[in-house]
Amino acid sequence: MEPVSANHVKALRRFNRYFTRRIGVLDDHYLGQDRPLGEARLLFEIGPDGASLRELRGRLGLDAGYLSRMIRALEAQGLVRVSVHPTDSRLRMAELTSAGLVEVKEQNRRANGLAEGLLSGLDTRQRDELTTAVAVAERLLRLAAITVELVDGASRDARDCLAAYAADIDERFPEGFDPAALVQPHEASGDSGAFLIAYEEGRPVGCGVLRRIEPGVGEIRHVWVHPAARRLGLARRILLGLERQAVERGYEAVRLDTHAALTEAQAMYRACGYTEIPRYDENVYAAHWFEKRLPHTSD
Amino acid sequence: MEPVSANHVKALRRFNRYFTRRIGVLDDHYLGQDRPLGEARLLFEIGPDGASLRELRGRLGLDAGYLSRMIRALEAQGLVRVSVHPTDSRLRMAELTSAGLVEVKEQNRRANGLAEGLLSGLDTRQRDELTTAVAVAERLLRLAAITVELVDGASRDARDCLAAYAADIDERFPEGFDPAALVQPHEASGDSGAFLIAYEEGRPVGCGVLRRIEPGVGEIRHVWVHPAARRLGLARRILLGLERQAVERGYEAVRLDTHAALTEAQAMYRACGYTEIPRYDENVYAAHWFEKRLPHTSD
DNA sequence: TATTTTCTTTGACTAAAGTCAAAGAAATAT
DNA sequence: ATATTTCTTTGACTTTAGTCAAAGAAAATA
Repeated sequence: MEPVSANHVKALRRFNRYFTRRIGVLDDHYLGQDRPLGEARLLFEIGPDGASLRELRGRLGLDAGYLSRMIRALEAQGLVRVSVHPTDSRLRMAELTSAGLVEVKEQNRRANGLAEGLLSGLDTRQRDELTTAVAVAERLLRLAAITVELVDGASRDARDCLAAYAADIDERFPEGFDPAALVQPHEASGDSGAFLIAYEEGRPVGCGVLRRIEPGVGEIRHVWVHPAARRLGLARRILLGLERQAVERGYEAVRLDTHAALTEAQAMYRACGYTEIPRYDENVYAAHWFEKRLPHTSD
Repeated sequence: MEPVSANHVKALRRFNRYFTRRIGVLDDHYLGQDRPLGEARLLFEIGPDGASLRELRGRLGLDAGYLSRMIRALEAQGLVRVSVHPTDSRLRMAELTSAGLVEVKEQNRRANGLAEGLLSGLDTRQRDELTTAVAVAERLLRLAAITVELVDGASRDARDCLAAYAADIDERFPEGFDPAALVQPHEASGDSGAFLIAYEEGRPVGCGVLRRIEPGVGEIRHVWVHPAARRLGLARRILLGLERQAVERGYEAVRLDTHAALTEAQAMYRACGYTEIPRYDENVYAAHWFEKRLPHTSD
């Protein structure tokens, strides 16, 4: 990893200072209006679709007790309704009442007004320029914040990721997808396998599995990225991470197969140095097979 | 002014939410460390050069009483030294002691570490991309936040601007500049003249003057932008604002002259539709003379 | 099935942040 | 020179924000 240049640091900090002290503060002020900022944020975060207390706690970084009391206060004001989660009765779900919804809509109206006021000082071309610049910045900041970690293939997060992966491709494959075709946890750990998860702010947003298929040859499977984290270049990062794991485990090559429907994936594999090879497995979902020779371990 | 597109608003709000909730919060946390955030911010804002309480109050948006007490607390901790302003003894100046400086340096170290940590998740090319994007965003956000206002030519801000202008060009003209050559307040107001000031966050960062030189002809003078607000495109905005004032006052043309040293200014005038004309005044500092014909008032 | 872990609530606090008004000293404006 | 405005301090409060530990109920894991 290249050392970070002082100029890059300076530019980012400068922007950070400017943005948080000016826009951020203004925004908070508008969001809050007649209400403590904490409550206003909480209402906003519950949003029209509701959310579990667990999620709210995570997203806003609040103490459990503090959150519990704030929710109670909002409930007493008739803005929020709390119910037990349908499938996990430890969890409680918070939803906005109609009065709560009205208030959140008003928050949104004000915040939009703020953004409009800001943009109205620019001409159309400058507005486009600004929109593009913030989109680029957001994409890169998100990507920078996502970490790819090696986890136990049997862990909760790993299982959740595979379940999400299976559900996702079950929708995308015309013939559906049978979860029995997933790799087993024991294959994805230890000396011969690996399970990588990409985390964004504590939540898994992607995964990938390495397993052994024959001596000296690994197989990469189930590379998946959560819809909310697509188009950031994350799949490529996971793929590179799995290759590194394969090198560490002494593999000379990795293979993978892919479904005919996943054309973007195929393009990525080629761009990452994979070459198409003949069928090497019996996977009924596969239409293309790839291989990449790996460098030897340096250590 | 064109209406603001919903997509632009959405993009800006989305970024705002992401940035303030993620980076902003992190930054505060790092800045604070063992110290209440308010105090930490105050120390940071005083900075190595010191600042008057008045300025700090404005920049941080604090209540006067609250600030006074916080400053006293920092003084008691040996981090800040307070003295009376040399020329205006209503004002008090806060400066960091050496212990305060050490603490601010430590804050900076931590904040740099945060930015470095962020950037280290990107490759060099992505870092460049991010740096460019945030620079563009900052420039446009600043520009959007600057308002150009018509003020009384005799007001405090107007006089301060002209003084700053005079000091600035006195440095830039090889022969210096005599403030007696400035327009008089009464020329820059009422039916025949105008004084525009560009304000950024309440502080004047630029100005421009319109006065009458003969029937139907106005003259634009003293278009100036504070060094900290240059390269934003502000001079052009002031110039356009003055032309609008001239149209409102029924002028058919505006003229202006410029010093040989100010080549960028000449380029801007040409780009804004001015054409060079023969000498029309006795201004000893002028080397080029320009004119622009104005459209008639529509109302 | 027994044990852990997860999630929420409650009690008992503390610290930080902020508000408002009165008053005095200096500078500016008229 | 008088009136007005600006700047800061002080007193007297209120709200918000946050912390920590204990405990009970469900779910997940071994």
